Amino acid sequence: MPELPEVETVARTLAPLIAGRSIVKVCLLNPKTLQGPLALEALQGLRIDAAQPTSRRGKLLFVHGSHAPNTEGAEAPQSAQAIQGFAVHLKMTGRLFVHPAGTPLHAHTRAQLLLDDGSQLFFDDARKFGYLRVLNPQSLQDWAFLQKLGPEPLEINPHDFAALFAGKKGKIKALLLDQSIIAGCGNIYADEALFRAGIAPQTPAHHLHSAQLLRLHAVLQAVLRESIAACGSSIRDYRTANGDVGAFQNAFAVYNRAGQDCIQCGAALQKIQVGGRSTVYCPACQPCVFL
DNA sequence: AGACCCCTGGAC
DNA sequence: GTCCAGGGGTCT
Repeated sequence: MPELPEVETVARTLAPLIAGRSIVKVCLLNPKTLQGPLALEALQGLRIDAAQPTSRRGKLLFVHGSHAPNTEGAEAPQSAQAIQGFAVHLKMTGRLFVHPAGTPLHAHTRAQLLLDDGSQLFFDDARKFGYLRVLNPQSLQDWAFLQKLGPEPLEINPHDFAALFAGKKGKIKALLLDQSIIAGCGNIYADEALFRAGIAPQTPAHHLHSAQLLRLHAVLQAVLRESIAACGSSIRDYRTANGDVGAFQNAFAVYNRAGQDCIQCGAALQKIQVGGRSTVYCPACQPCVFL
């Protein structure tokens, strides 16, 4: 599901539901849903930040919190004080919901966090690809995926964005999906941005002119912003933390539209494989000028 | 760069 | 049945 706009939407919709709450109890229903060196139980007693409960980095969602400092006579373990919260990767089918007390587990609930107002944070994930990771300074430092993440596409300037791809031989679509080059772009928004930029997805990056890369920067930012404004794209599984669907799937120009007419020129949209991923583009509007 | 792998469910 | 899916890791 979730690419940058969807994760951003979940972070935003989740924040008011958990701000200032304490985690009373945790329940891990699928052991593989927890990644990293720290036990989920380390979150018990954690107070989620009131001011900034959630944030996003690439496709990762962060929930920030801290344990109350040790007072004289209190016996919170020293290690607990270093816990900073947890991260969630939703992968393809992950969902985060907050339900009232007593709500039974769903068929695909993989982890459950009980909060001090009786509400429960559910992590549901049909395919079990997603994960939670409890964070402290060590856990953050040892997290290769996080440490290797490239810059945020909505924060990088056009010049630096172009420099990420200049001289690279890989296909531009595959590079856009590489989280170590640019963080947060997935299959939907790579295809949509390349269509808007008029660039064939299989073009080797070093064949792109500077003007094309600057154009790609502008349209990628535009499509991400438009999707965030629409609360993301719900193809199958994605929901906001409130259980709502997004609306940006109604604005797709190419994704999920193979064989249909190009909205710009009317030609039939074509489906190919690029970097092992299904890719839809318009052969007329996105010509392979390098061939 | 490409081929699998991790899983489950829905479409055909 | 077979193929497909918003992701990412690990092999050759």
